[in-house]
Amino acid sequence: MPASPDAPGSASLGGTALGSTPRRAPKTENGRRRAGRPVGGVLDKAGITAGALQLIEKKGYDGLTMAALARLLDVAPSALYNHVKSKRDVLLLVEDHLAALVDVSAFGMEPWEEAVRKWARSYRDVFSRHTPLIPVIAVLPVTDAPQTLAMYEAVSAGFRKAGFPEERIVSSIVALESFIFGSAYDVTAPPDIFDPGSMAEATPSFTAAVRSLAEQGHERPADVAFSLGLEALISGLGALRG
Amino acid sequence: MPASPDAPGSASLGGTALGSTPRRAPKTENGRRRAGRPVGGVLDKAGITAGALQLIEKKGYDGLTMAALARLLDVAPSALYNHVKSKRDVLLLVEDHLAALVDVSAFGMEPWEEAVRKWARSYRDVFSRHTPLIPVIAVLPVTDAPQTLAMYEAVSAGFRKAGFPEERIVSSIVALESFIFGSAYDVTAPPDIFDPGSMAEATPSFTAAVRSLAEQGHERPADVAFSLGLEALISGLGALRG
DNA sequence: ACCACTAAATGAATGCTATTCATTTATGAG
DNA sequence: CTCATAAATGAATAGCATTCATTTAGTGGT
Repeated sequence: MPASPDAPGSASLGGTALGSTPRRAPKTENGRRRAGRPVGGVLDKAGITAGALQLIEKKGYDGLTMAALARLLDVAPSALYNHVKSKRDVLLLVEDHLAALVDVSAFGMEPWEEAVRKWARSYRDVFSRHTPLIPVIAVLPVTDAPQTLAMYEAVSAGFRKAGFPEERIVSSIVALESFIFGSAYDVTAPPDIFDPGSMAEATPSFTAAVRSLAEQGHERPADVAFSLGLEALISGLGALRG
Repeated sequence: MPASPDAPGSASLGGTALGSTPRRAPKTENGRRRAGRPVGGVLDKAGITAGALQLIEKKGYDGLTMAALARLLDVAPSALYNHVKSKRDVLLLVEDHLAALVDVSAFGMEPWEEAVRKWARSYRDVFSRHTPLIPVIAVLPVTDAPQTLAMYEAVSAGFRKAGFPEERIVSSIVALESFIFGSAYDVTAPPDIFDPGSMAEATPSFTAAVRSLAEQGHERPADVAFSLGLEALISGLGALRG
């Protein structure tokens, strides 16, 4: 049994179970909660996850503190540590919840190219609103994240069915994932990120290139780069199929 | 003149000028330093950058605190704020220093494909040892980072010379960069990151794919994915050239 | 029906963190 | 000679994750 946030078979994060509202704390007659609580307390992992997500939506990742989370759940901060080992565990719970939102349904229904397109876009869109999780995912053993593992299973099955040689499946997925994570950051970048400012004369080639892209007047420049890279990866990796 | 860490033409981070050791604080007769100091004090941006890098090497990014940095530089923590607006500024100085270490020399000397290969590898290698900077770079306006801007200039000049249409240069670079940043994280991941653990039976396809890759016995699996993705991007993006 | 056990809560305390501010002082400019 | 200022100090602040001794309320066993 893994030490970390979730026992493998547990239903703590069942599918898209965000809908399960966190159980509210039963109050005593005077309205104040009493210390000491029996088996089956107010908190559980699903409630903590839902609370964290709610906090992130309203206040962003800066607003996600153990104290704020405890207050939202109407509980003392220390109570959280009966259910998670650390704040990192909370982030892990959130990450695994989000993984279930990534759309892998096209694998098996549509041609490989189109399935990858839909999966990659969905993956990027979900995590572009949660970039602070990316450093966490990157070194997260999948054992601790059942929904994430489920996503990998669906994707790798799609790759196999498309004719990828067994030993290249994981590497191909990792390559795509790396591109997706990097691209998720781009979405959050300020629009003028490439403005050379006062160094424009010193960097004529780059300045011209930036200007030329700007003149195209794309709504979201990050989307252009994403499409470009994604199509390149799809056709390049697709060539590996037997 | 930009408000942020570096005036454009300043020599505070001249090229690979890490070698310039931070000036030590002159001590008074009794060995204690006195409060109050005139124009041209102990600290400057180059010294802060060098100190931060030294700290990162020895203690990692967790060890990089304003207090530790001040102690290393033999100065009170508050003194740093005369030269830097925030800790983020320190990270920015470090980032820009590292950008100068990325090898762009192949652009103009070698064919485009090979130049991109060398640049991308170098870029990934440098930042795989500094992944905590990646979230910083991602939203960093280049105006504040002259060395980073210099790198972009060299790369975009290489792309133009290779025949890329003006308006696709930036997007192509961004796509490659996204992949590079994501891949930098992979390098730091634990070797058993994809071990499905107790969920192995539930994820047969992924488990088989992971096992098959493991049997190949590659030293660093992250390198395989990086090469795969990089070659795909090079051939895919290369097709854009006119 | 009792009793012991234990999961799950409390709240106070700890040690870090970045950052701010009033104060001091050495220096170079006029 | 004076004086404005850059650049230092150190004390104070607010917020952070985390730990710990303590309390309590149910549950299973006898």
